[in-house]
Amino acid sequence: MSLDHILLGMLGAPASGYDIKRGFSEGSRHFWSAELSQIYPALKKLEGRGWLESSLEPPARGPRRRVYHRTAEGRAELIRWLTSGPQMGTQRFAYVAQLFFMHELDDLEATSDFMLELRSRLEEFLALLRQAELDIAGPDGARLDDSSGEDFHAYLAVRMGVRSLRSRMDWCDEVLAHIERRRRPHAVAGGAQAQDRQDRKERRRG
Amino acid sequence: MSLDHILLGMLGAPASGYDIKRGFSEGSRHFWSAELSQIYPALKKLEGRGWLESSLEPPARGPRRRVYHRTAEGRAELIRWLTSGPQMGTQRFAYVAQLFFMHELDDLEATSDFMLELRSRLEEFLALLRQAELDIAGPDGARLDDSSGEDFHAYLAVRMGVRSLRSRMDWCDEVLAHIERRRRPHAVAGGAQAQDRQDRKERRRG
DNA sequence: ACACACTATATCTATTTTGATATAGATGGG
DNA sequence: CCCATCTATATCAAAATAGATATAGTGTGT
Repeated sequence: MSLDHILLGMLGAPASGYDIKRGFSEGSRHFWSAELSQIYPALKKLEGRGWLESSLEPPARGPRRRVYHRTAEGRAELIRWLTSGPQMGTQRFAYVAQLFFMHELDDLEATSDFMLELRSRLEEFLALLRQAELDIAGPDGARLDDSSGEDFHAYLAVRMGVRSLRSRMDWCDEVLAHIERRRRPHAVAGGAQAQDRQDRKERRRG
Repeated sequence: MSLDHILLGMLGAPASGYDIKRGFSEGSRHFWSAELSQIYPALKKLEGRGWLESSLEPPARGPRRRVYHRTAEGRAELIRWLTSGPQMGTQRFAYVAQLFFMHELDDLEATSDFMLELRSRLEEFLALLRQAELDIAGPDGARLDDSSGEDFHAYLAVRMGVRSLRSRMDWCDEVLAHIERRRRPHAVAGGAQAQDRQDRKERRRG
């Protein structure tokens, strides 16, 4: 299971289940997330296997916290996972399935509206990731060269999110252009063909 | 649940559970997939709700087939789903998590090897998708203008896969370049960009 | 004083998904 | 003829995930 190893990774520094959940909401939402109801039992299980140990911290300002830290065996298990080659899991994109079946509506305007809404949702998320990118590497990646190995790798991971979201937004634009073209099949050569060429051209941005 | 609606979508034409599984392996693996052990009970459940009906086909050449077809209510439910706005599910990319935690290895060469392997896995999958793209739209999308609404939407969906995989491969290249840079921080003839960052980073000594 | 939000842990159920296994007819190669 | 492979359906157990709820301390605003 990946979650187990991700928890081991998150516990490079001691943390509670709640801390880890907060970590998912912030820095790593674009590649993984889990609910507290999954995290707490998982931590317990990892402790049972000897990969984690926990202690009840006195409540400084708040309720008592059970803080977990990684054992040497836990770290060894994490490293085993990291060196086991890339884990390619199943991808599920419900909204692509929706588009795939949307010919049933027989209404390209509905499809177009759908893509516009999708695009704006993706844009929202991209803004969050760009902020995370900025926080780690500073403007123009200026702080990157002097960053720790941890920040460096965090930056590389956030870059995946940024690129991925941008490519999905580009895809939305391409789909919208295709729809436009199909809705006006007898448009004059200039507009439609120019648009078509632009679609095929691969765009490269940051 | 999305799988229910995806099955309703797949049953635009009558099909057996096995047919649907084959459909996942081929055309739509990049956005959804499911095992037979999930498909068969799901079909049964949908029949119980009146969204599907089934009949046992006489075995023409092979074992008996239970063929499902969508009812009017099933189609209505599919359309309800299609018009409910884009369903944004949680994304999980275990290999990004692996990269994120890979600073623990403290070995950029290991990270580099990891990215190279990931890249070649992605490339493999991209080849499959490009073939699917070619099958639908022909070379240069020539067949696209005269395609059915069904083929048109299938093309749009496969474009998402192609773009997505390309952007992930570009990301691999970016990561590899960042690693290269970090491993040789004092390189002189590294090109304009490298020189630029080098200047920003430290003053000339002598 | 009271409501509300936030921190924090925990548990329960239900759903979703995976993996393994059983059965059996049909087809093609050696 | 036997064996492997493909087609086809089905079920079981296990694991992963989501969603809801219970409990409680603590700080903030009204």
